[in-house]
Amino acid sequence: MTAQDTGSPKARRGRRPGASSTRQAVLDAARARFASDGFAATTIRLVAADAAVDASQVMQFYGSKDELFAAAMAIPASALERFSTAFGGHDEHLGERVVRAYLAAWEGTPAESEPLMAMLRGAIVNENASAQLRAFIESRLLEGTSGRSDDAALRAGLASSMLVGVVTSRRIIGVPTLADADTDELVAVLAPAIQQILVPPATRTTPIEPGSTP
Amino acid sequence: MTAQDTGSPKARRGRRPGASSTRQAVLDAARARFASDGFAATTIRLVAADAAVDASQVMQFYGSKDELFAAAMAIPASALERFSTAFGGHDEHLGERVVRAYLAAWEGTPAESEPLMAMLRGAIVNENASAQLRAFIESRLLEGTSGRSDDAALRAGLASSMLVGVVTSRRIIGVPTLADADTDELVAVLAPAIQQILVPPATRTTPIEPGSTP
DNA sequence: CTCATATATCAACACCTGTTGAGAACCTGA
DNA sequence: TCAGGTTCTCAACAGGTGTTGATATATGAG
Repeated sequence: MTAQDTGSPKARRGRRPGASSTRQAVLDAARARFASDGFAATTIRLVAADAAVDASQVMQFYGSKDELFAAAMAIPASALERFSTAFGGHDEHLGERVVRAYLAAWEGTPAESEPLMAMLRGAIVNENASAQLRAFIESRLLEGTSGRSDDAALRAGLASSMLVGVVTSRRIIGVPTLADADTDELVAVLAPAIQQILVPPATRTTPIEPGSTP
Repeated sequence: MTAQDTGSPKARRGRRPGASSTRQAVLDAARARFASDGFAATTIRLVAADAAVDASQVMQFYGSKDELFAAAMAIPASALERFSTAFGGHDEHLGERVVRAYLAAWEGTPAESEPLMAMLRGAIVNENASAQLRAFIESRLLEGTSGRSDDAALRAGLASSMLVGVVTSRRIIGVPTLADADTDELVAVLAPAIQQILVPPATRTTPIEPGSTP
């Protein structure tokens, strides 16, 4: 069973009968491979075999491995909505909403989580993925926190990178302690910390309530 | 200037005169390459060229690329001491000490930071590095927190993975907001959050001090 | 001095990679 | 029916990879 084996021992040469759904099949196979094996370990020949197609077909559709990867990393709108709604208000449940949004995005349906997973796994070895993750960490939380204190951007970036770190440890590195915990346990511990980072308790911009510290 | 160029156009064939320091030179070159380029992008031929040595020499010394990588990932005792001392007590500065320990370990002298950097960069693509990072996140903080509440392991793992996430964003992904901030800024924001994760404020085990909150 | 051993280079191996060009089979519209 | 474009397979290329065996030179022990 080598990688080149595309199923039937003698696939006919020309176009297959019926409407073509191969383009989507290739993209699906690529998303799954990139998400689970990373950019470097995913070869065009493997993706082609998964989609039961010749490798040169993948090239004809997507031009190059990088472009295929870019297509596989495209984050669906539904996943982005999760974040937009989570960062709506600045009440005392901001932390919990944000934590739940991150965990849900990486643990939801494959169609949503795989592009994020691919982005995370590819970020270290692929310049494209690195830029995308950079933008994700920088801007995702900022929509909601615009116009607050001057270090709002730093706080948003820190909270985001911390949660990405948690997700990476849990789903990619596979740290047992984190991987075995269920979502509610994680939220219980993480939410207050993230809340404190995003909405720091009374420092100087807001008036200090009397009698807090002697 | 190809990669194979080892400096002199016609290197003599046998052993070089004088005492041999090549073994260490190869290890140093490997550490630097693995730390800056990652496991996959680092080739034995590149390391050999950096050390001005033939590629087969690297194999003769370290057996395989994986074993060379393992040697490059060996974390020096001085770096480990940083963590051991940081997690000493459970006072109200635990968070700050831990945060500073993490940031310092990844920003100190190359001899200390490169193995950690190599571990981080390799963790996604190399099984060996993945296991090492797993162990690092799991056990590093536990030495100090043993015998506390039952979710101490979870809290320690979460704090560790969060800080690894911050370091990754700052030094590997290169998120501008985090990369441009200096250490004290980061500590100011992170320390209270990490403190809260490691030593949760007054739940039930420790008695609440009177008059803290009205 | 002599000889085992560690150090060093060279050439080549078998394999895998992304990518390309040619051509076959099918679909669509005129 | 018959072009024209799309989809699909085959075969091969050029380059890079980790790794190996043969061979040459220096060191160090006896």
